Amino acid sequence: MLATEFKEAITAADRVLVQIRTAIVEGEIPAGTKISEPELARRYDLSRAPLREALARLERCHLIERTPNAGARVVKLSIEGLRSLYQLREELEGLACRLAAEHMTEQEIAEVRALLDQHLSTQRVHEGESYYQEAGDVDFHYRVILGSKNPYLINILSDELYFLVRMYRVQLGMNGPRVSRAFDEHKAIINAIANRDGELADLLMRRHIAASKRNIEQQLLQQGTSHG
Amino acid sequence: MLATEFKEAITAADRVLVQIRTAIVEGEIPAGTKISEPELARRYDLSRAPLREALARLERCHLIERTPNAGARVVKLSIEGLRSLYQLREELEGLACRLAAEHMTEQEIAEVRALLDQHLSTQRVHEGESYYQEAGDVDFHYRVILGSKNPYLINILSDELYFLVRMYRVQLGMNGPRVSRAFDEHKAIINAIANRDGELADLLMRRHIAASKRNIEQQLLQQGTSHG
DNA sequence: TTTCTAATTATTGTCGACAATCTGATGCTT
DNA sequence: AAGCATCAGATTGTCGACAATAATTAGAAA
Repeated sequence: MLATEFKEAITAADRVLVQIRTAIVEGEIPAGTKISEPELARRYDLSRAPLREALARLERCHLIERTPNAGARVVKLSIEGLRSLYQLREELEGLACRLAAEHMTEQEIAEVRALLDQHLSTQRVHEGESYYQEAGDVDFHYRVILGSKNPYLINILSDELYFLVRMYRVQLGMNGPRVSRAFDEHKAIINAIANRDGELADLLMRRHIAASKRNIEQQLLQQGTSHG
Repeated sequence: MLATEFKEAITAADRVLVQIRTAIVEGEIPAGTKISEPELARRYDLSRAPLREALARLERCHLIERTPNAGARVVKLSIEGLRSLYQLREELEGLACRLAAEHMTEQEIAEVRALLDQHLSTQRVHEGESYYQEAGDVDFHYRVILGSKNPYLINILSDELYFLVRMYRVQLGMNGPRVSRAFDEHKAIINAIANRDGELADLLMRRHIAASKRNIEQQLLQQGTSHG
């Protein structure tokens, strides 16, 4: 389901899912938009059957909300939604850290460290460009989540919750000093995992996520007050 | 999605979803069975379109596993699966308790207490009958989950994870002294919530779930050794 | 006999059309 | 004029058939 995941047989529903999902996450289809099945079918040049399959999966990631016989709408971003989402994310990624400290192999840890160094150099080159930070952060968290080795946890975080997380981050932006700080926080977390100190990794991850939440929350508040 | 939930428009896909889901949870369709779309369509007397909608939702609750172009199988119960599932359940229901202690109204708490008393008397009448215990337990946990007031948490627990939990419980059984002890544990949890002691409610819930896990684990081990 | 190949069969994925339901506008009643 | 009922339009839900892919079996070669 994720970009890095290998899929044996790619079906039309899979393709259109990725396209629509990206369009929603990146705001190309704005939040709150009414989804019209015939319109999307024309737009992506396929029948309604695979489209509906894709919509079902989008509902699963909370990117759209469907009501029977009435249609679907793209989810709206809100402060309450952000808080509920990040409340859960703190808890689940905290758990992922404790499990990762227990289950990750030395090689997996080394790979994450190499990844961080690579991201750091990439970040230096593309100073201030948020896309790389976004992709790098997602990748780091994804590795730790996989390291938990708990299939249900992996599924919930990376297949269900993370696209919504990305939607908040992409549309409300990583900005300011957080971009550079995140690297240090990532380093500290992987160090704790390498030391098999699950408690510490848990704590650091919760703080890392809480800081990210405050950042987005502030953006939402500013946007809300300036418009309303 | 749950039985107690009110749904404005009931569609054919909804109906067949409930039917198949119940059949899987209760073991009428055995674990590991290959799902044949044409066969199920004949059996439940509808076309494949709403059936596939139902299958997509069953995949979401981890009751079936699909591989593209190859079909779907009913999930197999295993010790590793049970541990992964309950690991997550402990964490999420622990969180639900902390949030419930914060957000549940006095009236909601009173309703849960009334529910427990009602279940106790029902239990006395139907001594040893596991169905009522099953339903009562699910109902109690469901109330606490709702009390968290976190829509994502509610969705994950009650719409995605709980049918699989019920599948383990129904097929591997609540038995022995746990049936009567569970009531006391429920009482203690709701008392902690009533006292707004989220930490304690969290701890008690984790123990309650861990005890339930040990119970099922033992059944799985016995079954595994006797058959293999 | 075993193994690889190839055709057959069955299953899943996709399509276009029809039926049921909801939304919005129009006209009537009070 | 306000509110409600009714009707037209559009949208979702469902159906049966076709196309594409995978599983299976038969057959030939080693």
